[in-house]
Amino acid sequence: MQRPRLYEQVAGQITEWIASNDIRSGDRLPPERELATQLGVSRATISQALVALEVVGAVVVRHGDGAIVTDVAGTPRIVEAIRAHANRLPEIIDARDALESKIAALAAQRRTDEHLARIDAALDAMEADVLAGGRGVEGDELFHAAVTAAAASDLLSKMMQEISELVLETRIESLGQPGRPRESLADHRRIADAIRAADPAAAARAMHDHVMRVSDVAILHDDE
Amino acid sequence: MQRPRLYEQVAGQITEWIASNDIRSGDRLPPERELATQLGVSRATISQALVALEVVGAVVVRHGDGAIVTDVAGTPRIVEAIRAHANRLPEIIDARDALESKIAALAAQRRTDEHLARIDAALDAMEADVLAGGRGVEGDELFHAAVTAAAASDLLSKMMQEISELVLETRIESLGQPGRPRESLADHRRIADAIRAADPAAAARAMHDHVMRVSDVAILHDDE
DNA sequence: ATTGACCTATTGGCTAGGCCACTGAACCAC
DNA sequence: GTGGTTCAGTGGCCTAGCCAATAGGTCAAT
Repeated sequence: MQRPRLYEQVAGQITEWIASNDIRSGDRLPPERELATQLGVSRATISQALVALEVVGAVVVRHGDGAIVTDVAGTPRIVEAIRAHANRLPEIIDARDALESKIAALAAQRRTDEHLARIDAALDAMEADVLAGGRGVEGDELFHAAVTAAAASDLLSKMMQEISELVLETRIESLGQPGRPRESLADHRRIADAIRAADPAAAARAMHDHVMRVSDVAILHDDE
Repeated sequence: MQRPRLYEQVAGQITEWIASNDIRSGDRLPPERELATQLGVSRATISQALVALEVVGAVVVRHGDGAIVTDVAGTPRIVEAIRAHANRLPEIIDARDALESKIAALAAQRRTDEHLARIDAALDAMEADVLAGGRGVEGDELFHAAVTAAAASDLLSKMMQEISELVLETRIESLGQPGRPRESLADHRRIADAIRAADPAAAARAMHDHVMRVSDVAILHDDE
């Protein structure tokens, strides 16, 4: 039924070429004309493929210079590498603190009414769950996702996504402690208030405190 | 400086057209040939724009039939998404600030004498280069690498490595400004002093100030 | 009247070839 | 050295055209 579009194949071939030739970020792709003859397609098709790769963020094409590789799709390796690490929790906390504090600050500067609504919705869901005796894990995730969206930084968002798996583990552990969900809810309220008040410094501080509180439990749990 | 790519404009115009004409999911766009004459561009460019819109999931193009609109809700964001790469400089700054400020703070807590020696060596190299009229790019890189090492966090270190290529661009641009290398050297001294004094807050602040100073130049350079 | 095969206009897919604009580096004049 | 200038390489975009898939009509067979 659906014939594969040529530019898709070409984009795939270029991606493979990047992977198999150990290309690193910043390296240049061969010229369009060369790619065209080498892959047996027209330059227009190469151009389409590059548009697709550009929209995805894999390359950036510069007039008069060439197509530069930006994203080496090597991101999954990081999570694996950390996973292999035995005492990884402190590192996750550090990274989370670095990213989320900044994200909270940016969110305080850039949040729109829609973002605030989404954040409130997450808080409501969390509160309902906690009052019902739950841990509020889902609301927690929604909240952090909403804040990250409000920060409006693809790069930071991407990095958070990278460590999201690892964070999830600590989140579940932390919220398993008695009394934790209620404290956590209060933390989140403080963060939300600072974001609503458009106070970057307060938002960053509140997020930092929150992450650190999680860290206490995590480290306790790490001793065994 | 950054010329807007034609296909981006076209994609934007098509998106606007979709929004303003109350197009719903499933409706068909005008034929490529018509769009081409109407927007005053070639069919090849229309095709590129459609590829971009297809990649972001706004439309699906069917051979012999036409381009069908799939996503009405997300249309306003599409142009943003496509243009995201154009001005990614601010994003790089944000990410760098988030990571390096934390790294500096951790370095202040964890630095050993060896780390301090390595940091000093980088400063010396930078000073020598700057006094000789150079930009001190190498020393700059060595310094940040040394601080990152002192922070002793594999995860943060790997994340910095991911954006290192992007950071390098801004670094070179920034240090190309007159008077920049000297200011930069002073910045680095302040950071090193805070790390030596084992003062995490001061180190983070100094690093933050430094990154922000770079950002000013970068944004200036981004204007046209 | 319904069905099925077959045209045909319309539309996207892709190519070929060409000119223009931008970049970077080598070169030259000062 | 410093600052223009030139030039080769590269992407941006266009024109023109043919091929391939789809939809919708026509028309014969049932």
